[in-house]
Amino acid sequence: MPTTASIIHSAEKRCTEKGVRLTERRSQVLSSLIQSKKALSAYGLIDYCRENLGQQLPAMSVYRILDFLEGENLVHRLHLAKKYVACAHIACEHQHGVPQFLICSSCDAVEEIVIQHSVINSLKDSVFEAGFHLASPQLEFECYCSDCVPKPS
Amino acid sequence: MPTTASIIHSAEKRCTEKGVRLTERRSQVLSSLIQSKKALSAYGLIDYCRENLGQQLPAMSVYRILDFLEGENLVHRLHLAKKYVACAHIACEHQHGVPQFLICSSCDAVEEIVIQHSVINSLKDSVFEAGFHLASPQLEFECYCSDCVPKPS
DNA sequence: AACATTAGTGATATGTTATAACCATCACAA
DNA sequence: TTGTGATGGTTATAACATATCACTAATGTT
Repeated sequence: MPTTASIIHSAEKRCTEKGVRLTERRSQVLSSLIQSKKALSAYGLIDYCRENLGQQLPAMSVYRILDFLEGENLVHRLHLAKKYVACAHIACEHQHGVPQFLICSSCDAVEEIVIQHSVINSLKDSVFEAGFHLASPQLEFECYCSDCVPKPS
Repeated sequence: MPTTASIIHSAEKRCTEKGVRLTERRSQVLSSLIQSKKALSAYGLIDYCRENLGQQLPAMSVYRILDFLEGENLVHRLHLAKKYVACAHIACEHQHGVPQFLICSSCDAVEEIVIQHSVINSLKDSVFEAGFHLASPQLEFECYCSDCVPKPS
């Protein structure tokens, strides 16, 4: 389990190699998302930074920074939950396959799972037959976690 | 291809049988969603009703009515697209299996497809192994439609 | 070093989606 | 007919997100 600092270090390295900058602000935002250990909304992230870094970040900046970090594959944006999570593989050298996200509709818990390639491929085929293409191999599923009882009828 | 009127008639029948009321307002909203022939956001629906029925509906009412219609399975709420579509099977006597929705991230086109049971079941298994349960068998996938070129790198 | 160029950030305003709270009214049953 | 619950109107506000413009910091020339 790498430390936040080491993850940030990896992120910096990756950015430098790509010729983009992981600025102070961006680093703060990414650190916060890593340390929070869970998905945060943009405004939740602002609160987290204020409480833990004493940094009052404008919403605009946070959204811009999240865009940047997402573009660099350092964070994932969960559209369904309207939250953002730090990529779990920043410090890994090798790609670990594409993650899928399970999001509890009740408590917003987020779980990152890997689904068999064959299943994903069948899915892709169905989508392709309809003349569509998956926008991203990163899928999101609305779920209930074990703590939040299955949907009442 | 049934007419809007006949679909509304079916909907009324179904509501009556269940002892709930498809009121004037609810009927207007449902008709609009059927006639628009595509997914609309709540506010888009308000605009549609104003332009086509001369009815200025408060946002609050539309959301309430959409909740009702969704509860009666007369409309589907597309969480990813933040839009609502009329159920394509209101006038059908038999259930046609659970629909999945493909939503173009670029132009918001919505396509309703059926995915093989075996694929869905494999998916469910993966989710179950992670200790989660799919909130709904109705899945939504972010896609690009054939008109909107696949994501530029 | 001086300058231009671009990337990054701040500040302000606004847009979009959704819910809360409260009240008026209508339909229906007792 | 009177009460009760369902329905819908009104207003306010929350939560999430983007547009625009201006200022500043970093970078690369010459």
